Amino acid sequence: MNPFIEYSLQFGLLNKQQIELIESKMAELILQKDQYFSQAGKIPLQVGFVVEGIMRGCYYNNRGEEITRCFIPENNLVVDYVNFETNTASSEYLQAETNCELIVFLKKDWEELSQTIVGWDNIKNKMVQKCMYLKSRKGPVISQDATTRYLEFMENYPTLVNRVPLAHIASYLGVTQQSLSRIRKNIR
Amino acid sequence: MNPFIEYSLQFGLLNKQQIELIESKMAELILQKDQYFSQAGKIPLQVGFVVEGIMRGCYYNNRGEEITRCFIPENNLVVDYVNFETNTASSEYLQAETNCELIVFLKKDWEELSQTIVGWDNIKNKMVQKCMYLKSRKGPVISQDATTRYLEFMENYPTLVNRVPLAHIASYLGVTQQSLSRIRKNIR
DNA sequence: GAAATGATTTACCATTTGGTAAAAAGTCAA
DNA sequence: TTGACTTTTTACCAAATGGTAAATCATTTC
Repeated sequence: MNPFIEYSLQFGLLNKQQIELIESKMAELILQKDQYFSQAGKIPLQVGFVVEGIMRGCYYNNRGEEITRCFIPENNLVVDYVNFETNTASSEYLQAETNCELIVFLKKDWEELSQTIVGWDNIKNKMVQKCMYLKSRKGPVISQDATTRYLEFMENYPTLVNRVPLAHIASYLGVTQQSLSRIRKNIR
Repeated sequence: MNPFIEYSLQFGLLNKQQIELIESKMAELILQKDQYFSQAGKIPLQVGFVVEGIMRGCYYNNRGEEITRCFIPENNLVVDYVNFETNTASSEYLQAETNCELIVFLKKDWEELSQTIVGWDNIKNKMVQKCMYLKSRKGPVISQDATTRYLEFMENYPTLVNRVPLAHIASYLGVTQQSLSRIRKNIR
């Protein structure tokens, strides 16, 4: 079964006809490593779903340093949803951390589905809420030291450690990459 | 006009009859300082809206320290929404930081409104999304030093600084209260 | 394989923050 | 006002982290 449909069914029921309608609106998008899905300063036009690969949200702070705000692994929505919905410019980049395969919906189609499929609005909102919830809860906890944050990162995202560069994990955890390297050494 | 209705109208239109229906379901809840609105380990049964006062979300980490995760000032929803919706136990406490006046809805009424008012579901979801969005974006940024985090806290919540205890701000910012006291001194 | 490039580790020292303890300031009730 | 209590500030030293620089390791390209 289509991985996005499978994901949707966690949040509510869909019959065969509805599934076919959803499938008719989706498109596949292949992103090479480092390509952007959406960019800071631009209005996001699509909702994405990660089928394969890792996406990353990042921005530049006022010192020009690139900060990773989140990692988005397989089977998750990837979109700046509030900006998508309100037609406002994003404040961050969504970038392919590895080569990625996405399923995408254009804004028009995404909204049309709510009108044509009874109950889709409900499923859709639960998906979006789950996506936001994970972001606010699974992020690094500021009140812990860097070693603890790194250990928790590895617990939460065990499959990521070897697939993303140290510097990205470091900025995500709020330490320099030198410090993170030292922390790794101490753990071994 | 009722402050919750006023807030709702930011997200969509409601006619007089619909407003009266919503108003008929709401109740006022007065919380004294330090009283809980919902507790870790318990299933949240109500959605709240802060009319007056400051609410606070907090939890206890594995060393038994109380950590403030967010402050919720006036004109905001206060609820562990995902747990509320999925009937699961919260992982944190929602507590009155000052004496508070809330408007609350029981779960049954909150859900019933979606069925009786066309478009309420849409307004409701936008409110919840905004609430989650603020939480994930207005929190302290881990990749900045404690002084910067404190300065940004004061920018984001200028009205809070003198209304909440230092220790709560400190745990929110991820520093000890001694460090925060030192930071305050250096800023003056 | 060699060179070039990028990523990670190490080293050094300065700075920030934590932990413990105590002093000072503020709050409240009798 | 006093005394009990809580909150905030200060001090001291230890530990963690940052900044700069260089060395090592890994990957790509020719």
